[in-house]
Amino acid sequence: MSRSKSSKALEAAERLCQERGERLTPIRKRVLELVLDWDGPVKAYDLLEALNPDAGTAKPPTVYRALDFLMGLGLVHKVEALNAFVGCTHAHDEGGAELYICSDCGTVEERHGSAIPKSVPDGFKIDRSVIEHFGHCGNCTP
Amino acid sequence: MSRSKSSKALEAAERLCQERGERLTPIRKRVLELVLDWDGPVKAYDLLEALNPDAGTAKPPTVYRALDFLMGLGLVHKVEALNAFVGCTHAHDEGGAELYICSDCGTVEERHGSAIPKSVPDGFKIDRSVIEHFGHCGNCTP
DNA sequence: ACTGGATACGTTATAATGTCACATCCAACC
DNA sequence: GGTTGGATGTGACATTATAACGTATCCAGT
Repeated sequence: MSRSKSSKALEAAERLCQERGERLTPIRKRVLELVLDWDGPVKAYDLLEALNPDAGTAKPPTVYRALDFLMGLGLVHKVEALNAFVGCTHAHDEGGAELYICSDCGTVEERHGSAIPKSVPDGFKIDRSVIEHFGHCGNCTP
Repeated sequence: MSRSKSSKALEAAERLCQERGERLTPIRKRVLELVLDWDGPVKAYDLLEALNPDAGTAKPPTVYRALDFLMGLGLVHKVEALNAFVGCTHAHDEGGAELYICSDCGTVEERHGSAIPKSVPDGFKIDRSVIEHFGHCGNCTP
């Protein structure tokens, strides 16, 4: 039988946490798994529901804390324009990703360090960039 | 006495509406004025307060409708990562702006069409891009 | 001037998203 | 065993945004 598409990324996450002395607790692992397996960007409250299949006890802080942790490790990115989250299979270190989000099928492609801005204002020092492209992927515009 | 720093942009907005057959109603004009004169990105509910100095009657839909209208004309941009809005003094047509937001003083610089992504996924057609750079402007990193 | 349609606005309620503060648990370490 | 620090549970609340529906206003055509 086929394994979950998140399993390899989960192993990478385990290793990353080991390196950093962080703990990939059951909740964090479960949230990462859900985000990775989700079809497209996932809302925090949808994760919350998914964590509570049967009158579970997870509350908003539960999921937001897990997401914060995972974002800190670069394992999850927030799509700011959607208030949603996507899993990252690269386990890259930092620097923020550039996202290509298909408005039809919801799939998200990720690129890194590709778009260096041409005309930064004089003296401006960039800490963090949010770059999100919305449109239609190759499959949806044949 | 000095005029509001928004006055020239307001005139431009009037002209733009004329061209398009749109109506820059008092509410829309007032919201635009507030956004333009605001010190940095402004939250919708702060605008709402500003519209209601004395037990006024404006409600959330009032300000969100005005903002939607102004964004449609490219006179206002939303800072997605902040859930806030900035005025645009360029009165450009479309295409989305690239924003440089100083985390210290809150000022926002705007550029257009500068960062063409290098590595668009194969077949991906971009409709809209959100590009927001956070950091420190020249005045705040001397 | 009258009227009809479209647009903008008022109003109420509620949905959706996110955070605070404090209690409790639990594992690691001494 | 006690202590400590991080992780989680829990309830309340804050913030951001929209739905739904009625009313007012503008303007074109008559």
